Amino acid sequence: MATLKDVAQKAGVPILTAYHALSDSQPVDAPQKQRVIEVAAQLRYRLNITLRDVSALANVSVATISYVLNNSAPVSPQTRRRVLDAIDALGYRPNITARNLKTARSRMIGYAWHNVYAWRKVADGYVNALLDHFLYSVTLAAEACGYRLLIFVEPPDDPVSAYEELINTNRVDGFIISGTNQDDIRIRRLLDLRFPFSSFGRANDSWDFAYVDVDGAQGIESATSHLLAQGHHNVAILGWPEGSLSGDARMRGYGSAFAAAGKTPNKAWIVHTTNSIHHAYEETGNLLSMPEQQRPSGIVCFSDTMAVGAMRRIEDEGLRVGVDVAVTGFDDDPIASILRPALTSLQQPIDTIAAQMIDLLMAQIDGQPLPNHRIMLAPELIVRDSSRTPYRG
Amino acid sequence: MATLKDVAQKAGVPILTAYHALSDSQPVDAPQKQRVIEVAAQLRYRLNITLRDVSALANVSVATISYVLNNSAPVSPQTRRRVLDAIDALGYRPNITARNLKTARSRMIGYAWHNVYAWRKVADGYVNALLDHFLYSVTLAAEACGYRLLIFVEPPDDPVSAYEELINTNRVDGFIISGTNQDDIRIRRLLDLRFPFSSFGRANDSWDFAYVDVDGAQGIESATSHLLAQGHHNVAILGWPEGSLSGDARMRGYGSAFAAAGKTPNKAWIVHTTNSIHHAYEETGNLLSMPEQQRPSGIVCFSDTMAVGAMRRIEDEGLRVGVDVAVTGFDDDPIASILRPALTSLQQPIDTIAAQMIDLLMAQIDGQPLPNHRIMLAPELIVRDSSRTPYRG
DNA sequence: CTGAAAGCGCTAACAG
DNA sequence: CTGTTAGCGCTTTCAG
Repeated sequence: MATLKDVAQKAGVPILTAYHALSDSQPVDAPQKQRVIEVAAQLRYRLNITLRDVSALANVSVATISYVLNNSAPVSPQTRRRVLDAIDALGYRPNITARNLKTARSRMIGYAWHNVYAWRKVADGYVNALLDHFLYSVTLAAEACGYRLLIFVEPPDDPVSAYEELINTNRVDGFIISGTNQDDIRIRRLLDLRFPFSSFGRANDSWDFAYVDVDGAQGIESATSHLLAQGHHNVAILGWPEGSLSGDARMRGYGSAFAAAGKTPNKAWIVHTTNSIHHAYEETGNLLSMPEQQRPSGIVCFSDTMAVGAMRRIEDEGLRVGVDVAVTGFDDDPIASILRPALTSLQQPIDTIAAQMIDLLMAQIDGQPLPNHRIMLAPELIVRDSSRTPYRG
Repeated sequence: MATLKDVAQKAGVPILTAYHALSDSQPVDAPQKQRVIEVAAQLRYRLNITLRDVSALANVSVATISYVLNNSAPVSPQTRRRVLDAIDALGYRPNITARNLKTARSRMIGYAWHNVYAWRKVADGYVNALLDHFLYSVTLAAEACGYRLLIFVEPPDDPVSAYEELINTNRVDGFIISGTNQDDIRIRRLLDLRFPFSSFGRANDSWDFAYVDVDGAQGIESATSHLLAQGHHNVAILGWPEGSLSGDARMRGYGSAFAAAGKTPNKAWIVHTTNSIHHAYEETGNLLSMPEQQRPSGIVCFSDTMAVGAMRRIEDEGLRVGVDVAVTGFDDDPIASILRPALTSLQQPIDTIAAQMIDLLMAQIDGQPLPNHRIMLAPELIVRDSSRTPYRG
């Protein structure tokens, strides 16, 4: 394949002129332009600026250009200037694919986008704009490090295969994982393969890997304490089935809030159910049908989804949310501020989570040691009308 | 760099044995394994199966392997079998980066993820899980064609630069665009560069490019007709500011529904405002304060977001949504079915949209002609409680 | 039908 | 400090 220099020489014009003629980026004397275009056609040359063209124009070797570009070797100021000018004049952009092949890096981070159908079906009205925001923050944090995100779908029956495929074909340098569970097979596999990743959420505590998580215990404790401080004596909790890491931690937060207030919760106030509007609705019905002395006037929920179900049931029972029964959620989904009354919720610091996860991932990709790779962040309680009014029962 | 074959020869074992010893994929006689590992260390060999290893094991040239992999040349059944077996035995996966460099393709599609902060601020309570679902569907459709999605962020001040960067560095073969506007500068630029893309939504009608759009006129017409058929005489519409392509089309649908019913709408029922809960709330207040003869008993909205504002105002005025005043939305956001009463809305066929967009994009990338590249799809009216009851005013 | 060989555009020893 | 050069792993003519 001919180079830009070949074309320029054969047409008897400077390299830059040939470039302008071919790229239309600057006006060129008509007959010259004509000649350049003819020569290019003859040599079957298609304009495509590479290192070699820059090196020809700047009269330095390709290595020097690479050094300037990557700061990988000292270059004299004059040479650097000349290189930079040539790059600018030709509008050169390095071919990432070639660089990746050489460096055996892809500068890509894999992230599995959730299956919309799956959660629509499983959770009948599951609400979660969190991942939406999370994706944005992770993308931004990754771009700041020169990485981009590759989105893929995890086949529900075999989530690991997609990860292996991406690794084996050198598509990505690392993964961001979310929606973890106790014995997460994705984490298990990546750990076995010693492939870089960081996760939003913990898993099996005996595994040693990089994660960022939100302190659910602390969050639920603050929500529970908030309701107790508002004068509610009977505060119930709508949680997930026992046995999940995050669920059990959150449930402990409920206990500590009571302990701190010198109280003990009624066993019947502690509900374990599925994370769905429907189940929360049903369980709230049970709570509200308790004898008056024991009936909860406050309900702490593990998610905004559940809080929606609780609120709806409270209203259907002819009670007023925020007046007769206070409710708090978790996640601070945009829906929380849209609901009427607006829902008190625990806001997750998504931007910080994303930034920290990328930090942890970059360190692994660059082979640096990971001192603190188990990061816990505190959620912030955003108080709204669903729990703002002090209770006088 | 030494190859697997070199290691095997020097250790005096078959290639496959060397592979098993190094990969731990199958048990190997201990002393042999030891020897292989030593030789590998000595030659500084790190296990990394390439075409050459497969060719060595199958006793064919690397070209032949490439032929069977890509079906790019006829290969005898026996040879193919041998190649396939070798690939299987060594767990070979082609290095995509090398392939991309050679073929000057990246097998990546760029898609800009929306700026969460932007819409949070601009639209005070903008609701949109549509893009969430859209991303999933596009990812799936792309994967079916062997492509993956690269997500990036558009800098609000200079959205085009990110596109150019991705093109110039050969990161992507095409783009998927959403959230278009009339004279969309992204489309303008991609058109100038003759770079493959397809868009969800139209732009300047004088531009010739591939898009898939939902027929807003037809959608609004069906919603309006639905309310008229339910017995509502006074049906208002909450739309966007005039001058937008999709907005004006939708407004025409409102007119045609009235025309079809042999009626004429009151000018005061036609509202142009910003797509936000807040503004919809305000404007609904104005509508409801009209003299009784003219007061609307039905409100068609351009979005679910606006419908939320309208519903809230109706309730705040002491009226019942779905009984005193019917409301319809657009998009069928998950929130539509969560609201009480549930919101009648126009569902966009996201999966079909995504699949068609990928089809259009693939044709461009493969240089095929694009016969029908202006695709309009009809939204489906999902009737719920916000408009189900016939009106008897 | 199969193989040898020439690169794709870049990086990084190594030599000057 | 700068240049020469050997590949990264793959595809694809072009011969045989």
